[in-house]
Amino acid sequence: MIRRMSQARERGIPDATVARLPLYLRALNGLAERGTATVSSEDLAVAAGVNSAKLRKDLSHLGSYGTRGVGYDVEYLIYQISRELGLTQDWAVAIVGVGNLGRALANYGGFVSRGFRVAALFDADSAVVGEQLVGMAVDHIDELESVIDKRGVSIVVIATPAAAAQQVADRVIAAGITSILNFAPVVLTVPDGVDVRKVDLSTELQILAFHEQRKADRETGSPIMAEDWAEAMDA
Amino acid sequence: MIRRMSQARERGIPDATVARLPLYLRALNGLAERGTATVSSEDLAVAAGVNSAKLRKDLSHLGSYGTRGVGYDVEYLIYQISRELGLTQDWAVAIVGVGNLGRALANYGGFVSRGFRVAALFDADSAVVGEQLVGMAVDHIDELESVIDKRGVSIVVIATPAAAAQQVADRVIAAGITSILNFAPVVLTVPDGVDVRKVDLSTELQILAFHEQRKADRETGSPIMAEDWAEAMDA
DNA sequence: GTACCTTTGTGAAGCTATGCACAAAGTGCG
DNA sequence: CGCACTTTGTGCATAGCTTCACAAAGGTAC
Repeated sequence: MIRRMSQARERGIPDATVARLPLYLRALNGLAERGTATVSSEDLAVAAGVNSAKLRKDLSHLGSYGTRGVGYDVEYLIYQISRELGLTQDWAVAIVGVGNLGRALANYGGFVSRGFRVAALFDADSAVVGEQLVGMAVDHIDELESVIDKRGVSIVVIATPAAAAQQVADRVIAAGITSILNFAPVVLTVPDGVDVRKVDLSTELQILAFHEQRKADRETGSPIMAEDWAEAMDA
Repeated sequence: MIRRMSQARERGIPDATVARLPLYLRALNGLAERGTATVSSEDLAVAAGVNSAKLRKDLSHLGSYGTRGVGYDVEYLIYQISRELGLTQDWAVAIVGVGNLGRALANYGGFVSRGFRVAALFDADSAVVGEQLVGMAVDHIDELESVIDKRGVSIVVIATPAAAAQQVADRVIAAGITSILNFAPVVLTVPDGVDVRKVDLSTELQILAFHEQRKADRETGSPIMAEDWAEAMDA
């Protein structure tokens, strides 16, 4: 109990590294499909779009799986990263909210591909309940707790309107869920020990807009603005 | 040209701060809707789920918009953050790929809300081209360059299958686009000066799975595994 | 077996981000 | 007007992340 971080770390893999492992995994899968047997950190780094020293340091946190002078065995590294990420087991995922986004997620191919399986779909709208989607009937939200329990769901994706998200989160947490992927544009309040990851379309657009604006300002060689004057005076 | 970072910084706002501004903006909009006129950094930090010192430092990068002893004027701060993010102007967004995900994005309410407007939809499938969606006809991908130019599109969202994404990126970049939001599960290769942000559903799930696995390991008090033995021996 | 080549794994340095703690600045009451 | 109280803005210490640079380790050729 000496070190308490934002995220649990049993053997001390940094969060920044964990966040990049899926990226490496994807690059490796691409190489494997093309029949590449071994890859150097340099080549893999290029494929993943990162610095090669960073890649090596990241991999070194998992163990020493490379061969000096040769590189990494693609299949073996895929296995090791998959195991570290917990993808060698099957994760049952429930999607709450079968609107446009929920449907897109349910149909999303890469979703099902590795380790993840859509095990339940929920909606509050009785017009949607019972509908068949990816070979599965949509359940009513009232069944949330019992179905989660019955089908061994351990990860919940919230794709509801913003107003419903916190309520859904409270219920699934009460049902024992500790991992939530939230697409609703709200900050979820959850107890310690529950992991929430947020995917937010408008946030990403806003960040792009910021940089786009900067680029536009530079191109047009726009004159110094009021605040900049003030700053220049201070300096 | 002294300092070249991954992202452009004209007046030096850290990327980490920029990434949080949309979060603050959302929290502030919530407060404004509830009629709150002023808010302290402490209260706003709670609403946004961050540390209050971090919030104050972030805001201090934009300027000195608070009043000591009082807090921040909600409307004024909304305006200042919006201006900094470039949301006081109108951004024309094109969505390429009108599958499940593309439709979800086009219909997504928060998308249109502040500063962003879906100005064009493209697809390669002639069965989809011509279809009406959010009051707009889907154009054929062949029209990409001309429509982007004609409608003043400055941000492109790629919601195509993975195989088509790089090709779409190349074309929109050639057409002058420098801001891309990529939903396809591939690493896009782009020239300097082009910003790409990536939203990846399976990456997020994999990160959740990692933490979920850690939690499960701890709960079951699972014994030390093979690699750990090896590590213990070395130590 | 030795010499040379390639590539990993990591110590160390530098850079960025976080959070504490407090001086400075404003409000409001008596 | 002065005093007590609140809250911002920021200097500073710490923690975390990235990148360089190189020794160590393995492969290959002869």
